[in-house]
Amino acid sequence: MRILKPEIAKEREEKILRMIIQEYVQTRKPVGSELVAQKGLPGVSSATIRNTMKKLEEEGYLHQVHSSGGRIPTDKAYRYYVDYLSKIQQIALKERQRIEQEYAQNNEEINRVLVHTCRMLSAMTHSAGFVFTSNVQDSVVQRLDFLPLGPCNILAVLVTSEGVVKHWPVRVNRIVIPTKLLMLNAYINEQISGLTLRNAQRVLWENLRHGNTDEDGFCELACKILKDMINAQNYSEQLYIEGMSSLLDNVSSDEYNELSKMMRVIEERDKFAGLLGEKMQELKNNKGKKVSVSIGSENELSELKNLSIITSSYSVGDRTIGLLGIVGPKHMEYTRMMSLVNFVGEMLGMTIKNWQASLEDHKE
Amino acid sequence: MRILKPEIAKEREEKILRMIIQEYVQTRKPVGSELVAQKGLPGVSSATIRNTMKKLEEEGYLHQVHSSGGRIPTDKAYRYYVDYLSKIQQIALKERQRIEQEYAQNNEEINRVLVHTCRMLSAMTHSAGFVFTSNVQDSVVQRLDFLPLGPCNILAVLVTSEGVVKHWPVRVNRIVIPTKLLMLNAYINEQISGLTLRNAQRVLWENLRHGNTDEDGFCELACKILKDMINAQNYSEQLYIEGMSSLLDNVSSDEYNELSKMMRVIEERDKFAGLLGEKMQELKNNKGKKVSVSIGSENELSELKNLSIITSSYSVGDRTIGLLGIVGPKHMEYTRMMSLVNFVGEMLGMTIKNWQASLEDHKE
DNA sequence: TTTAGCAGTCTTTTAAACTGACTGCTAATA
DNA sequence: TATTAGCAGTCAGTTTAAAAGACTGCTAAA
Repeated sequence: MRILKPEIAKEREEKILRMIIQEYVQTRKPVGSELVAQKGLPGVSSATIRNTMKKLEEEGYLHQVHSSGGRIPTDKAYRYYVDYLSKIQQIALKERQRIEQEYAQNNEEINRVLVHTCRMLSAMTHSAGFVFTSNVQDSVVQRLDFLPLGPCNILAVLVTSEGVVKHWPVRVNRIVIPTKLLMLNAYINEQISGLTLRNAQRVLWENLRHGNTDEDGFCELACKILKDMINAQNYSEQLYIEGMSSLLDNVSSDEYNELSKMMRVIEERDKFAGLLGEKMQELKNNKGKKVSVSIGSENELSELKNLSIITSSYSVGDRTIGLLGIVGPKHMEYTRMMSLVNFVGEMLGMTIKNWQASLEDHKE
Repeated sequence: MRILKPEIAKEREEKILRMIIQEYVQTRKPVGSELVAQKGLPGVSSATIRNTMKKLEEEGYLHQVHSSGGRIPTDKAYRYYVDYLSKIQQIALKERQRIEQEYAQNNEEINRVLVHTCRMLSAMTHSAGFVFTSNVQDSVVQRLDFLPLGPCNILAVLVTSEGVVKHWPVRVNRIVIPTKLLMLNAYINEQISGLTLRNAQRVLWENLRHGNTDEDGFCELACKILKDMINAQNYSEQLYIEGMSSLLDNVSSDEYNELSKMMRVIEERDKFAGLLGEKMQELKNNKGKKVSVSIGSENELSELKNLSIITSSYSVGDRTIGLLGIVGPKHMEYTRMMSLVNFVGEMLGMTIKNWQASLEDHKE
């Protein structure tokens, strides 16, 4: 259902635009009128196509690299293609099977599953693959323990209900007595299991303020540590990314200069993870939408203006718990990529759900 | 002290070879006889230099890209340079200060220190920077805890005496009772603290065989988990690497084809980590040596034949606990890089030592 | 041994001519 | 009015030839 359909009205124009994009994605060479006439519209003369192509260029959908060359799609054209011209496509059976197989060895650690997900995404799309997990403060606590490392040192270990394990060393300004720490652990897990980390901190603080007496200063200590943990979090630690070297494949030699910048900004993580953080917020707010596409200059990072990002959220039940996707060349097969990323998202969600179930499970 | 000094005997030949290497490293252009005569040997005519250069080429130290071009050093030349021609160089004061400053914020988590070390190495050398930690089974246990995750699920958390934290989820075929697990933790840490993981497993097994009775099956459980942990370890998890995009800088266009392969093999980790594993063994066996250089085809991975690797071991006391270094273009400033990598290795060792001390520390 | 000098080799640069792939326009056509 | 055929014009890419530039190798003399 096309809600809004700007400017391009006529069917033939759309057909021509679609053809040019598909042809360009395959060949990566500017597309000329003759080719379109032959391959896509046998009854129509190339002159007609030329007229249309000129109009499309004036409207900003096509670009001519030089006056006698064919035309290539602009970012606007890709956007139009993704929004209106691409038919929803079933993921190919072979790919589907490969993905399902990849998730079949079920009893892997979730951290490793995330890395494998990146690798698989990368391998299947010849792009870089990534997974972006929610911020720990929004994660539901599966288990939180404080381990004694030294007289004044504690290691906080958090397992989220999504299976991600995080740890922070904490230095406290009192001497830690191991047996008391054990009691603290018991107390905490009783109090906050099932809450998000943020809420856990709130609950403990409430307890502290007008709750029971805080005999050994347990509650206060726990509060402080939780606060530290929340503050220490930063975006880039939520990001897994693999397969960056794929970006080097299929790159024409004039793009090499840009490439170094692109890879650097992704590798440095901070900016890129920030971008994904915002995207996750968007997808959470817009419940209906799952897959998102950012084409070239639509990306807020100017370094990524020659790349496109395809993202899907993944969830357990109705809780969106992360993002995954690919970063690749603008001239990618958008429809295939979108359905693929979407499917992987579903599989990852299911895998995490299974992991949760296996925790409850009593049998071998 | 030159132990062995093959083939090239005369001083002038060495001087010429050294000049050519240094010049080529700076300009990355083939070096001609005239330039050497002018810059390096004002009293000598270019014809003489030519004769010498021809001889050096016949001996395999120089290579002519084409008959009328200047000459470039071969891998053999770099090797000779590193072994005999490069004077040990003090690291520049500025660089030294920068590195010291980087390690000044002392109370960071070790995992993060390792990542920062990679980044710094990369930034200062325009190469990729890496750290390779010892295998956990050879690491001394600082603390090992089993946390209850579910009826049949345990999370094993290991802190090594080098400050590295590792965790494994373990599924056991019995129902886990949290309070018993606590007792197990206490028992284990009492028994194995200060041992390597491998030895810890052995000790527990000995205890099990002809030691005290194993009332609740604690010891057996612990043994099994330790065994799993040791087996699950693989090389690539010991490797931290950052700054791969630096390899794209300063690369001439004809090298781009190779580049993709190089980056892929490093990114995939397994093979590269294997290489480093062997190198660590070498350095451990050869106590006197700390810094190691592998030039181009000396690397066992054919994909890396256009790169050089500079490695230094780092240690606490007399225990070598890891490797760090850089991967960069063959035409690098070997002497500067070697002293820099060496110094960073020393700083990292000190930092870990300080961390250990801070654990013992009672004061704020 | 060393050197000056020159011939020879091969890349790089420059320029000109040519080719091929398109487009834009115009005038005719349906 | 929409379409078309046909042709002139544009410009990147390729080819070719010529010239310049950067070295080397060799030889004969110092």
